[in-house]
Amino acid sequence: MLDEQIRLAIVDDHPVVIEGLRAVLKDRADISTLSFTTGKAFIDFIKEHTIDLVLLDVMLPDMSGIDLCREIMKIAPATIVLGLSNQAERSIILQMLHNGACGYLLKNASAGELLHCIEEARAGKTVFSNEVKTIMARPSRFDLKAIPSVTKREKEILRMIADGKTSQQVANILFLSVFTVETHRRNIFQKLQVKNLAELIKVATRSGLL
Amino acid sequence: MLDEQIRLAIVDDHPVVIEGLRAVLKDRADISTLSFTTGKAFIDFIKEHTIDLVLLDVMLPDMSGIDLCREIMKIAPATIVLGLSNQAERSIILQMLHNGACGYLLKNASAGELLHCIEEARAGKTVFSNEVKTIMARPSRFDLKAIPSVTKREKEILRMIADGKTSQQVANILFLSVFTVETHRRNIFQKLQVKNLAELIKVATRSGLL
DNA sequence: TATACAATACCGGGAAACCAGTAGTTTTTT
DNA sequence: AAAAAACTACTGGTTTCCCGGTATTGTATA
Repeated sequence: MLDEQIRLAIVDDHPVVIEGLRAVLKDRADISTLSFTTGKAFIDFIKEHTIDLVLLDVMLPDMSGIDLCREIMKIAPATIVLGLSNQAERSIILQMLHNGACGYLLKNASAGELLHCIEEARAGKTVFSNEVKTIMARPSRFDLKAIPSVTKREKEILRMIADGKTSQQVANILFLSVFTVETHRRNIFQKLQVKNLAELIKVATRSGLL
Repeated sequence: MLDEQIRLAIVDDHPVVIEGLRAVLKDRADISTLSFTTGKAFIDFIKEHTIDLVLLDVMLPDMSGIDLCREIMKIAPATIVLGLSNQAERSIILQMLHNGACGYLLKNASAGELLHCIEEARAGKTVFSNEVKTIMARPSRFDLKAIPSVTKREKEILRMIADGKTSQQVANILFLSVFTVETHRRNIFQKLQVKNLAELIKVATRSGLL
């Protein structure tokens, strides 16, 4: 049942990674590969075409892999998304999974691992490269947290807050009313379920929002 | 000139490390080795005796290697201190150096490296084990910061502040007046030269105070 | 086009933070 | 025993945070 052509996409802004992955996959006649260097480009593409499986870098130039993952699930929920990254940050991996990813691979995974994971993911399983498995094996206190879906503007303001700027200062910088900034601020606090700045910074830091 | 006996001390709470270092040094008739598992024990010792060179773990059970280093320099400024650690955190290395250390070694350094570093340090040089050198080679923005010499009580309160506790809450926990806590708070802010919580948390984090 | 969400803006009020001092007590060091 | 440093406590005042609402406008998407 899995013997048909697999349309695979790589979304990564590092040419080296793209070339490396293509090299690993080049002998597989049953896999056709496309690559994209920005999230935007990929989103535009999947609005018109179908992709079966995508290897998604978590750090793209224009958006986070987590946001992109959520976008992909909106547009094409059948797409199998595998996160791809250099470092295995537990909270990031979980966020990817919570946002629809079916697995997570480290870029240093071997060719064998990679191909194996693609097969398994195609078969509907959740897959991890070996190193990731060990990290996922030992759970930590900080997890299972809800998806903090903050908007673009909120993120912008969040960063300034984390920088120690007051609402007044943020308002001046962004040419907004203090009221507006404080409204955003309140929404951010609510979304991240924190009660003060200290918590905010810690949560935002480990959520990769900063 | 360097042919006299070297009185070397190891301060580390891991027996394995102590034994390993002793094994490396055992063939050197010109080096006599003592070991200590707590900062306190070592401080008490150097008040009465002379040590030429000390290999100092940065994580001791009773105090940080950085604080200990500063103590040593107060009591016996001629002592050559080499930091010893598993991980090479740039900010930590710099703090050790700013507090009087003459070098920094990773615990996975080879026997040859270790001996070489001891020789060089004896000769008045600043030494690093190979891995550390590469880390020090690429400077980062966040450095050269003054020594944040916060007291024990301040650290305790700092941690609670960073935990998001209000002055009132801290006061209740420590059975202090709110005024006292706020005084400490102000002193901490002044010492670390920060103007708000956000900065405080960032500075404290990268200074290893949290 | 209807509905949803984002972004904007406003009000009032209480709690907490932040600033600039002063000063007594205890502990540590010299 | 004296000096220094750390810890403690208070006064009084300004600013910012944080909470609870409400409401208009724009924009995307179903």
